[in-house]
Amino acid sequence: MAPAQLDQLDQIIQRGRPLKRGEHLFRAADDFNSVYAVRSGALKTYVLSDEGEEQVTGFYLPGEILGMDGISTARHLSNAKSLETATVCEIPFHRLEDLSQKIPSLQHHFFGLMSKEIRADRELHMLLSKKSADDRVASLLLSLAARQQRRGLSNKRFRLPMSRYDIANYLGLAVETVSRIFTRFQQQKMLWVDGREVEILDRPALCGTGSHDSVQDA
Amino acid sequence: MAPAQLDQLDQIIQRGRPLKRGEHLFRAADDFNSVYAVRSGALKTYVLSDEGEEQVTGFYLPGEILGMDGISTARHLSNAKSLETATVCEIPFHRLEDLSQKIPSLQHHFFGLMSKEIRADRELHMLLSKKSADDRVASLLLSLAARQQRRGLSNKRFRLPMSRYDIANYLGLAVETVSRIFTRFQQQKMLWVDGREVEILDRPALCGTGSHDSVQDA
DNA sequence: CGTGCCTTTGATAACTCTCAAGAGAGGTGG
DNA sequence: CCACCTCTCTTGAGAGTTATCAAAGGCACG
Repeated sequence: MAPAQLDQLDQIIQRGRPLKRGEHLFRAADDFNSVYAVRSGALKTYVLSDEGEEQVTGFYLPGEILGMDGISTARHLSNAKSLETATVCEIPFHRLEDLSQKIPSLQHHFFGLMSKEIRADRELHMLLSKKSADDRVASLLLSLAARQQRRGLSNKRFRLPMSRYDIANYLGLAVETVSRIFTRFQQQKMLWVDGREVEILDRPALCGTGSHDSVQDA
Repeated sequence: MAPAQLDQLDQIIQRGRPLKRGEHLFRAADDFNSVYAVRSGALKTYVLSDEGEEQVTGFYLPGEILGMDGISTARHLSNAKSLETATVCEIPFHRLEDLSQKIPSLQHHFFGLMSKEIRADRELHMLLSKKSADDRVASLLLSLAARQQRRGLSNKRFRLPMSRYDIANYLGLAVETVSRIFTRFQQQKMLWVDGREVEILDRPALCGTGSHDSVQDA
C-alpha cells in the first residue's frame, strides 16, 4: 500500500481511551458502527443466552480485530469486555468501506481479514468437536502461544489474560475440569503454571495430547 | 442494485455441471480461485486431521455460499463434497473483487455475507459449548428448519441431506448417540422421523431441550 | 484486615463413548 | 431377477470422562 493510502487509512482510525478491566467496549444491543483493533491488553467477547447465562465467544489480543460479526446486521450481537487494562483503535466501518472502494489492496486486505476470522472459527469448531477436554485446553494454550509469537513475544512463556472460568466457558468445560487439567499437565512436565503465568515445557506432548493416553497418571 | 450492475455480476458467474453424490467440488490442497453458490442439492465441507480423521465443518444448502475460508490463504483449506446430486455456481473471486471495486453495494453485500458466515460460526460455537447432546441435535434440526424456511419451503417437514454419521461428526458426538436422540425425540412426540425424513412436531419443546429434564424418559 | 472472587481438590453422579450385534437400504454383478 | 455386499441406522450393555456438589486456601481490592 502506498504511503499516501496508508495516510488515508490512518486518518479514519480513532485512538480510543484506555479501557479498565471489566469495562465494555460495546454491548450486544448497540448499533454497529465500527470494528476495533486491539493495541494493548486483551478483551473477550460473549453473548448472553435467553436464560442469562454467559457464553464466551472469543479472546482478542493486541493486533487482532473484533466486532466484525456485526457487519451483516447493523447491530453488534456480542458483548466485548476488557480482561485487563486495554487500548483499542476504533475503525468506523462505513468509512472503511468507502476507502476500500478507492484502494483495491485495502479491500483485498479486509476480505482476507474476515476470511481469517472464518478460518479461526473453523479451527475452534474442530477443537470443540474433539471429545477430549485435554485436547481443548492444550489447543487453546498452543493458540495463545502462537498469537504471542506473532507479536514478537515468547511462544513459550506468557501470561493468561483470562480467568479459568472464561477458559472453561469458552471451551465448553467446567471450571474444575480446566483446573484439574492444568494441574495434570504440570505433573506431566508438559507445562509450568503459576496462577496465570504459564510456560510450555513440552510442546510436542501438548500437540499430541489425547492421541496416546499412555502417560495419563504418571 | 441497478439492472446493469446485476448484469455485470451475472456475467462473471459460471454455471457448473451437476455434481453427483459423493463428488468433490474442491479439495483442501486446491488453489483458491472461486467461491461457490449452491443452486440445488446439498454439500458438506470437511477437513482431515493429521491422523486422517474426517471432521465435518459445515453443511451448505441452496442459496448458501461456500469456499470463503480460502480467501485469506489463496488455498482452500477444507474439502467440499456433495451429499446428493447438486448444482453450484462458480464465482471467480478475483473478478468479484474487481467488480466490488466498481459497485459499492456489491462490496457491502459481500462484506455482509462474510460477516454472516462469522455469525453462523459463532452460533455453532455456542451450540457446541452447550454440554447436552440433546441441545446440539435439537439446534441443528432447528437451524436446518430455519434454512428451509428461508427458501420458501416448510419449516416443519423436510429431508435431511446428510447421514447420521455426518451429523454426529459435525456435532462432536458418536453416531449411536445421535441415533438414540432421534429415537427419544420421537418417543417424546417432539419429532417425527422416518429415515432421513423429519417433521418437527413440537418446536417449543425442541427449543427448550435441556432447560428442563423432567420428561427425560417419559 | 475483611470481603469477595478465583483457584484447587475430593467424592459422587450423570452423561456419552466404545464395543458388539443385527436389521434395513441401495448398488453391483452374476 | 436375485444374491450378495456394503453402508447406514438402530439398539443394548458396560466403561470412561466430565459435570456437579462441597469445601477450603490464596489473592486482590477496598
